[in-house]
This record gives sequence, structure tokens and C-alpha cells, in this order.
Amino acid sequence: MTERQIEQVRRFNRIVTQHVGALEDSYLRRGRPLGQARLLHEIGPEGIEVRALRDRLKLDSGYVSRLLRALETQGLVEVRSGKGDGRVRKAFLTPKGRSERATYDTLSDELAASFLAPLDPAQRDRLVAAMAEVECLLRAGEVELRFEAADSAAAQSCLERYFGELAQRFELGFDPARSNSASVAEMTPPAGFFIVAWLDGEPVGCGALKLADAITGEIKRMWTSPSARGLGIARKVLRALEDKARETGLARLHLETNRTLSEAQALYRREGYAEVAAFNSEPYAHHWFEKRL
Amino acid sequence: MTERQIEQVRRFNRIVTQHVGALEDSYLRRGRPLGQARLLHEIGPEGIEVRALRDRLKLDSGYVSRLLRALETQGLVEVRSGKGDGRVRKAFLTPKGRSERATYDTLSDELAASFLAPLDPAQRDRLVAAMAEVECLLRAGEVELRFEAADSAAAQSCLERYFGELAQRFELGFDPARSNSASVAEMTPPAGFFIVAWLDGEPVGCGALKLADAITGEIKRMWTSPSARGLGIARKVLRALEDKARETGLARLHLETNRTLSEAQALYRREGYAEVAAFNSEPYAHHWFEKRL
DNA sequence: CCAATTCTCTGACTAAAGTCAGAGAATGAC
DNA sequence: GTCATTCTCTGACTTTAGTCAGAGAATTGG
Repeated sequence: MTERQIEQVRRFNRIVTQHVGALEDSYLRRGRPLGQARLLHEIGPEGIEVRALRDRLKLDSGYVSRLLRALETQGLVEVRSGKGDGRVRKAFLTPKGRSERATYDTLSDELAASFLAPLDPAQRDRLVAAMAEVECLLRAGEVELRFEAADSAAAQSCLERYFGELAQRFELGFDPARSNSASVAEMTPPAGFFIVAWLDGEPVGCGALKLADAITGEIKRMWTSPSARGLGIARKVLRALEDKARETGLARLHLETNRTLSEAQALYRREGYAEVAAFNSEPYAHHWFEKRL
Repeated sequence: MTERQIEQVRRFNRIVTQHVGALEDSYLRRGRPLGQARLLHEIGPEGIEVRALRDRLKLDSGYVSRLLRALETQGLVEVRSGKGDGRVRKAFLTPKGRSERATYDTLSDELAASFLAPLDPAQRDRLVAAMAEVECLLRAGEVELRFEAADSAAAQSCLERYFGELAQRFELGFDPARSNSASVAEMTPPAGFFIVAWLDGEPVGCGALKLADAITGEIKRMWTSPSARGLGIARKVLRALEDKARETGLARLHLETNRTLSEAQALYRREGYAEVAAFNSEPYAHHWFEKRL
């Protein structure tokens, strides 16, 4: 990365914190100490466990307790023991607290509007588009890949969602049992690998590498959660699997895909996979690809 | 502005403050109280007058004084009376303070780099471009227009810089005396108007409207500071002058321009000015424009 | 030269933010 | 059933952040 880029990022940081930060502070605290205001926002309409609150805001337990007491005496919050574990207490908004939060919401809208107000419509569109792009790329930067056991909770949750989606998208539905196998055993080292993409502590994508023979690997189970599309997760996963394949000494990778998955095909072509004749009889496949490593 | 836009701005605010804000705090304070850290950054390599410091950070005079004392006892800062006015004191960084600031600089670079690091080169370019766009548009939103007396300090500073630039750009140089007049009197209500664009308390652009006859106005002295180009300032100034012209009951606007000022011509065309035959003998003009209001 | 003003500093505050060491109840492991 | 652990809370702090009133020097306007 170049000096120019770093310079731009720094300038951006400065300007944006000035704008957002300065305004947020004066605007959104509504005369309340920052600590209390933060708590109030963090307690959603569903309530939140006190320990979760502590965790999220990274505050001392005594401090949180005191802040909650303050909000309670203002009649904004109610803390009561939830059902289940009697030690854990949960904070809820009272009606008054809810309306306070609603006011905050309105102000937050106003703050956002104040960014747009001085601009003309064309500039507004540009600003919004650029903000979406920044947001998307910052989030993309937060994605973390980790190889996981194929039978881990995260892996299984990905696979379930993946199969569910295939069932919806394929003309004929999808039944994993009819498809060529990629069993847990086949995706467990050293027979294969399963990788999970994480974002904000949630699994949002996956992919698997299955060693077919001494020189051939198969890419399987490539999936990205709809909530995390457009962040380049699939590409990252694919590249990570390719690295792993190279490391393992493989010379080529195979994969097949269904014609309804056009984004996937575009990705494979972009990443250097060439369409080849069918190398297996996967019933759900319409295209077969190969890449030499 | 639409709900979708506001939603996007809010999401952007949230994400960015999380990223920048959270990191900046823990990263850049280096164990120092925020107030001290802010002061340390604001005292540049040249030193800074204490009152300027107060102004910039909007802090109480007693508070600043105390913070400076704290930095002094840490050996980071030295406060001494400057030459000239004996009341005004100026804060300077000691060598130790300078190195402390250098460390901060490095960390700030690292922070910026941490945004870029997880991305691939194409994504980095996209992020940097989007950040530049956001920065530019946020700054554009901060521009303020004010009608000012044509002989005010701001107006004169703009005009001086404007003439200086013309002298550089025109093949034949530029001598205001040879050019068609737009004297202070002619730009003073009700004979005419002078408008100044402000950004961060600095004049960064100007424009004038001179009433030629009962139905005709002339646009003159359109200029934007090089430091503020690309923010749409000229367009804003032009539109404000047009509004003023309409208000005054004018039916058409005239303006002329030199062939070297191609951006200006593009602007005039975009804003609905049509090129017409020369309506005066301005020696520096190559193109004459008219717009019906 | 005098009076008003400007600039910085100190003393004396208050409020918020945050830390630390337990106490007391509930739970989990064995 | 006992003991260690978990979770929340209170009391007793410290440090930051920020305000206010005024003192004392230097400067400016007339």
C-alpha cells in the first residue's frame, strides 16, 4: 500500500471523526452523561443481560451497575432477574426509556440529514454511494477466515444454510444425498479441509477442499451468507483453499457448479478456472472447471 | 432526501465511528489523558499561540493552562512569551515532545494501514477512492456562502489571489486595469453584489454580480481557491448570484471568459449559459455567454 | 498618562468516568 | 452437601474533564 493511500485514509479519519464524532457527542447525549447515553442505546427493545452490556461496552461491572441505578432512578430502565439463572439480571427499557430512545433515533436521523442537507441531489447520490462503498469495504476488511472442523457448529450452520439456498435456487431442488459426496470425513484433515469466514463473531461463509487423488483437489461447498454478499468473501475463501491446496502439493483443482449460480461461475472464471468437459457425473452440475496450480 | 439515504448515512456513521473512533482512542492516546493528547497534536512543529490553541479546541482558558503545565512537567512542551505582544504566550514542543508526536504519527499511519491491510490491491483502490469522495463531499457540505462588502478583507484577499492566478494562466498575463471594470463601487449594493465562499473560516472562493442595465446582469470575478477545487463551490456561487439576479428582477445574465479557463466554460455550459457573440470588448475574453433567467 | 481591555494563570470548585476490593446470592462440579 | 465459581451490587477510592471568579501583567485607545 502506498503512502498516498495511507495519507488519504488518515485525512478521511480526521474529517469523518470531526463530523460524526463532534456532532454525535453534542447532539445525541441529550444532556445525559456519555456513559448513561451509551447504555440506553445498547439496551434494545428486547432488553439485554447486564453481563452482555458489560461485555459490549467493555466497562467495569461496578460502573455498569451504578449507571443502571442512575437510569433506574430516572425511570428509564428496569433491571430484573430473568428466568433461568437467578444470578443473571436483565435490563429493560420502561415506556419512558423507550420514548427517550425514540427521540434519540429522531435526532440520529436529523444528524444524518444534516450531512445531506447542504448538498444538491446529484451530490447526495454520490455521497450516499461513496459511503456505502466505504462501509462495505471496511466490513470486508473485518472478515476473518479460519479452518474449522467440518462438524463444528459453525460449519454445520453454514452447510445447512447453503443446502437450504440450493434447494431454493435449483430448478429441481437439492438433495445432498443425491449429490456427489463431501462428507465430514472427506472434509477433515488430511483428507480435506473446511474453512469458515467470520464477521462480527458470526459465520458468514464457507468452502471446502477435498483431496481427490495425489495431484487433484476438489473445491466444494462454496457459500456466502446473503447478509454478507458483495464483500469478496467467496474470493477470499477460494484463494485460501487454493493456498492450502498448493501447500498440500496438489497440481490442479476441480470444481463443478449449477447453471443457476451465475455469480459463482463469474468468480471462478475471474480467478483463472477454465471450463472443461465433465469429469464426474454430479447430477446438479452443468459446468465443470479446472485450474492448474 | 429519501429514507434510504438517511439509513445509509446512519449505517456509515455507526460503522466508521466504530472503526476509527474506537481504535483512535485506545491507539493514539498512548496512556495520556485525552485533553493532553489533543493539545500535543495541536502544537505543531512551529509552536502555537496559547490563545489559538484555546480557540481551536474550544477549551476554557484555565483548563488549557493547566494542561500545558502538565505537559511541561512531563518535559514535552515549553511555553514562553513570543516576541511582540508580551501577554501572548506560545507553546513549543521540546525534542522529547517532538519525538512523542512522531510516535503518534507512526501509530496513526499504522491505524490507517490496518484498514487497508486485509484488502487486496483492487479493493484498496476502491476504498481509498470512496474515502476521497466522502471526504470531498462532506467538505463541500461545509461550504458557506455570504454576501460581503467588496472591499472587505475576505473579498480583497480573494480578488488578489484571483488576479494572481489569471496573470499566471493567461498567455498575455493579466492587468486588472486593462480589463473591463468591476470596481468596488460596481460590486456594492445596489449597483452589484459580491459573494464569498467560506470553508473552515477561510475565504475559498468568490463571485460578483454587476447590474449592467435594468434587465441585464454581469457575472464577474468567479474564482475558487486551488485548495478547495472539486467541491462544487463555483457552481454554488454561480447559483447564488443567479438567485440574487432573479430577486433583483433581472431577465438575463452575461459573462465572458478566457479560453484558458476551460473548467469555467464547462461549468457555464452545464448551468445553461449559451455562447453568444461578443457583447463587449473585454481584451482578455475569448468566449461570451448569456443565460435567460 | 489613565482606563479599559486582553491574555494567561491560579485557586477552588463540580461532575463524570473509571478502578478496586469485597459482600452476598445463585449455580455448577463433584 | 460442599466448595469453587459466577454474577451483580455497594462502598471507597482516583483521575479526567470542565467551569468560574478573579489576580496580575501587558497592551491599546484616547
